Amino acid sequence: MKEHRLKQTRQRQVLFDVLLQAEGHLSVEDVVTRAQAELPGLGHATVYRTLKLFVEAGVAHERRFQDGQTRYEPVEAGGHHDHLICKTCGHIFEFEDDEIERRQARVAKAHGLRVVSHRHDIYGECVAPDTCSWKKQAQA
Amino acid sequence: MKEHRLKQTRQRQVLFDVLLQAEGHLSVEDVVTRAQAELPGLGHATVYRTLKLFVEAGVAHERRFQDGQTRYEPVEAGGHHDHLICKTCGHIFEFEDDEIERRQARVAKAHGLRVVSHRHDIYGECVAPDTCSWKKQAQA
DNA sequence: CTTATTGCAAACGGTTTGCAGGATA
DNA sequence: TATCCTGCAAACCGTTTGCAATAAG
Repeated sequence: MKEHRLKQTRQRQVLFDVLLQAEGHLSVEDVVTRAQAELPGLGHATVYRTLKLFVEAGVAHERRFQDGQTRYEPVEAGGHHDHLICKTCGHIFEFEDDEIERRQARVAKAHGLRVVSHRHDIYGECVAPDTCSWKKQAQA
Repeated sequence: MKEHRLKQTRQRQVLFDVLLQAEGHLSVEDVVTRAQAELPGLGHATVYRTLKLFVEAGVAHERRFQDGQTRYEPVEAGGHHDHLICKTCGHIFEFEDDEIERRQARVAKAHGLRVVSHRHDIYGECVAPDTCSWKKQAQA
């Protein structure tokens, strides 16, 4: 995993564990908080630097939703997916739709481009308020 | 147009004109620069505040792509569209695809949500470098 | 021992806010 | 005149960077 010429350090181990154990979509502050529980004194700079390393190394993805914070999630199995964010409770669902992917490629082609990446976030509201107990669950 | 209890001022007129005259997708700095050509001394704060007012008033949309800058575009006719950004030259195309819209609604429904809004940005590269003279044109 | 990594604090860039002066209705 | 708006500068917030101390190989 660290054939990328990186030294193995305690902070990197902890940060990697935090990233994997969470269900993904952690903000940097989330990561700092959780990692400091295990390793007090860990600095923000280290977290920012390490998270970027993880992205370069291909083990994490960087996501930016509408709240001005950068979030990270482990790459893991399952591969690509997009996001469906509930504005009522804040829960983030993941989805995948091959037809949408295909149509994206078509749109790009029509403009003389080849798709490099994309971001597709759907924002919604819970139809039934009961369905929306995610927030509490997510925190727990 | 200003039945929103707003006073009509020179700076607001200028800012509105700048927004309309451009092909959209202007960063705040773009707006400041263009507006100051017409009204030197215009402050950044005013631009930020006014642009937000425009959004509230429903005459402008706020867009955030991957470069950490907020961009604005006039609402105008034509309605909703998504974006296709060329990483080679920076040009921003607009597109619309009903099938994609339909599928989004379906995805949301499957999770018990109703779509409120969405963001769909495709990033691509020019297939033919020649096609990619947009940058120069856009600046001119 | 050499090189990479860490933590701190200062720097940063975009955006927001407090406030006194100025323009609008 | 009463109120809203503006410009300035300082505050903010998330993120980045310089640097000396520290740990990994």
